[in-house]
Amino acid sequence: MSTAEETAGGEPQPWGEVNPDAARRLLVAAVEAFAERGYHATTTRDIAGRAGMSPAALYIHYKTKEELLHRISRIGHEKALDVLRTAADSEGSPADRLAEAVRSFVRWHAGQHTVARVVQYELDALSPDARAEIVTLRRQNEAAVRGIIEDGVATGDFDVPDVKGTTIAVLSLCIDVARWFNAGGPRTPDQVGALYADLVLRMVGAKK
Amino acid sequence: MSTAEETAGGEPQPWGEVNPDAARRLLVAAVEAFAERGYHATTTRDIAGRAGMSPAALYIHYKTKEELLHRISRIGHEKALDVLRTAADSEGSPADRLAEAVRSFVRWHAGQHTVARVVQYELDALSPDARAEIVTLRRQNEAAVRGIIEDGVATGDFDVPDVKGTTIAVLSLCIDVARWFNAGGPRTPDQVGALYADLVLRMVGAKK
DNA sequence: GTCGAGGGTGAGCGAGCGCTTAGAGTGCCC
DNA sequence: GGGCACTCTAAGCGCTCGCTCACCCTCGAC
Repeated sequence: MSTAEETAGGEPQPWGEVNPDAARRLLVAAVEAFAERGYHATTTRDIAGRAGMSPAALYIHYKTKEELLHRISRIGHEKALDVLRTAADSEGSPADRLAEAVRSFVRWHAGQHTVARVVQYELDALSPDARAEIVTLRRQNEAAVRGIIEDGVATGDFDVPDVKGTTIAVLSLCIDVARWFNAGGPRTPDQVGALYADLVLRMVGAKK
Repeated sequence: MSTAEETAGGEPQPWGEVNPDAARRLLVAAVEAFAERGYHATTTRDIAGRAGMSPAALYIHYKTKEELLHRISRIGHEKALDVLRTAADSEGSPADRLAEAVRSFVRWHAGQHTVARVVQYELDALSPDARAEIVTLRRQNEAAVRGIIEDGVATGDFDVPDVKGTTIAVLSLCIDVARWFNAGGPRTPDQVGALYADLVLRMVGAKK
């Protein structure tokens, strides 16, 4: 996601890489609808309606309803992976890097929970080919987290009996934020990120 | 869930409380189908077919497709809650009780991951009334876990700065097992339960 | 002013959906 | 043996779905 994306900083202006304007409006509408009702319960008429267009207009920009989901899934996964990698590749101790990775990954899943919900829970509405592509991106998430944990174990900063299992648990914990997080609730994405970073450091037995 | 349920011990014989036989077969078929494809992508013809019956037979035992989901949801939630409460109300230190609660709750979500998936991810296919009923059961899950953590904090066995947030995280971690657990994978439900019990004790800073 | 290209619409197609209905088979009570 | 309740089926109704098609705007090039 290093491509041009927003003119002025911040997350509230995503999908900048989708052109033309009508295609982006349709995609944003689809994200909302899929997150609210699920892929299968969403109609193409609903998506077009939210974008202020007729049902037929959707098919000028996308071949099928599934192509919309595929596009959302790929872009969403790439963004999440980018967030994770930036933290994983930063300077600092394994504990710093793990805390930052969890903090930013959770912040993304909370702040962009509509996108995240679609990305995480509608995976098997995709065709086998498209799913395979997404699964590859997902494995890179896992590799990034496992890398940090292995580093910490190697330096003696972490105490982790089961690296693979703990990696799965950490990622699972972060991802599930998208399911329960409520934008109107008492916690901000930042606060959840901070709490989770602390919890994960405990999970890996990080030395103070 | 203290009603008669299995004649000989064990989990592989659930749904014993559903009668008559044809109604149970339909319900089991619905669980499989919903878990595989999701509620909205499952057709009543598919459910009836899996149960070896004609499409119309479904409507002799259930008023609507949604009633099937509602029944599955309620029974599933009640079972999970039962599992959790048994551990929460047992004898022993807060650490013992928390470990046992997580172990058995995770074991259930892994072993019964088809049911758990339906129960956890198809909630908002239900009508508002039915959803409200299920949400009540869910809050009792949270209360049970929070109770143990509060006990541990009170006795000084746990070190938890944010009890409510940590409760959410622990439950979220356990529930998400249903999403990623794969029966053909390398880990058994017991092994995942043991790993997660250890991780959760670390999260609450349990004294050794 | 004409024209072509591309973004848009209204109407509607074939298909599959949830669900209903009329009626057939089966077992039980008297 | 007749009547009844229960279970199940074949056929199909009405509807909405994803998607298509014939046509219409708008706008820049010349």
